[in-house]
Amino acid sequence: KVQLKRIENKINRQVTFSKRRNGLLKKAHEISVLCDAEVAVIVFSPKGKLYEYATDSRMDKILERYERYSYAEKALISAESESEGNWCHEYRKLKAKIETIQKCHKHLMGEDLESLNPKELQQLEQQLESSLKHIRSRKSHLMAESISELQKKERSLQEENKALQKELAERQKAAASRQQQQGAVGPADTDPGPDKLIIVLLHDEAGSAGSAASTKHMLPAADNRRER
Amino acid sequence: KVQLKRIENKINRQVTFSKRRNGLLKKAHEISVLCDAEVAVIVFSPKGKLYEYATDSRMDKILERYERYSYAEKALISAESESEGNWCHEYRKLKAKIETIQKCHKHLMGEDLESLNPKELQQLEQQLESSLKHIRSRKSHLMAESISELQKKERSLQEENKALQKELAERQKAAASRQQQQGAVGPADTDPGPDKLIIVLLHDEAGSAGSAASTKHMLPAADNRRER
DNA sequence: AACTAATTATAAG
DNA sequence: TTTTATAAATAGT
Repeated sequence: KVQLKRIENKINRQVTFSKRRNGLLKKAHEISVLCDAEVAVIVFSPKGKLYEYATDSRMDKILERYERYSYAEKALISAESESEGNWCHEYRKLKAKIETIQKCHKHLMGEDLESLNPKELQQLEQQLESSLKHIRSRKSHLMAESISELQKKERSLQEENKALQKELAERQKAAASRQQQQGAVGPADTDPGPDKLIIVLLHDEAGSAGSAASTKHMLPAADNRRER
Repeated sequence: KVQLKRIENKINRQVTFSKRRNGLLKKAHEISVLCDAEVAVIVFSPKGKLYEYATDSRMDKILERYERYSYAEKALISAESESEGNWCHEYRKLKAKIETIQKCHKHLMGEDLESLNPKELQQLEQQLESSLKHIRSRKSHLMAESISELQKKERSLQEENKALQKELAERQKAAASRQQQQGAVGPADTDPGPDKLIIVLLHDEAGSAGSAASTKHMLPAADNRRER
């Protein structure tokens, strides 16, 4: 008789597997037909190859039935579908919420007003007036901020201008007196003044351009201070 | 030898099922041990009872391996998880949408204005002004409607009043002349006039009360015409 | 893959 | 359920 233990000889094992596998599948088929039973047999060879038998070749059906039957699996499946149900429920709730908000949104946009009764219209009007008040207050605040900033800038630029004019005047005076003393040579290469003057003037130009623009259109200028 | 067809005799079938079932499970176990194979056998008796064998009693493991192996099942599973992913994705999208709308909603309510730049504030203000225009137009329309309806009612009531006053005057005249002719008896029980008059006056009272109220507070009166 | 002997499964009682 | 005669499966060749 056969010992119920792994056949060590590879070849034997392979041959025996082949023979017994056929036997097993055949017997599965026989009991299925003879006794009107649903049978599924799954065999993985040591090398990982799959052999299978299923009554009516409907493995999926039998496995489904098995999983329905199996207790643990059943619980798992029900838990799964339950959480799915919850999820679905959450989804519906979200959709409902969106619809509510969107309707309200429309009203705030002055649309779909036919669905409101006079009292609601009145409340809506008051709400919008209050909103406008807040918005205008915020706008004023931003504009005031913007204006005071620009004024500050203007002042600093004016001071810078004065200083520059003063320095310019001094240099012109100095140059004039030097010209009188030494004739028309020299001052151009040794004097670093003009270089510095040019740089500062470029600064100034950029600054006053911004200022001019914002004086005309207050909001776009302030807008520049934010990204997006 | 056995005929490969359903055993008609119930008892025989049941017995054969029992024997062959044991044989099948035993052989499944044998090939599993001898040949180092993974084997799963699932048998449903004609009565629906489950019998099973699985190498190492790890049916779940083998079925999982089977489903990984099986092409159709694999495709099905991937499709399933894909649709689940889509669902999850849809859910996220909805949530994002809600947040966007809620933010917008806040702005329309005059809240959370710090997050807006001046240009956006300006647009919001214009939007709200436009909304207010629509709302006031709608309100005017409702009020005008309400007024004209009330005026109609007023006219009809005035006409009714006139008619009643006229009738009253006639009856008083008739009563007076009868009193002169017949003395102070009779007219009280035979004349149905006073009853009818009282009923009509009750009607009139209710109508004029509503009219007076709506002249002072237009909206609540109009509101009465809607439910909710 | 085919055969045979030995083993095992099982139908029938 | 157990027995047994027979059929079937299978290990060894």
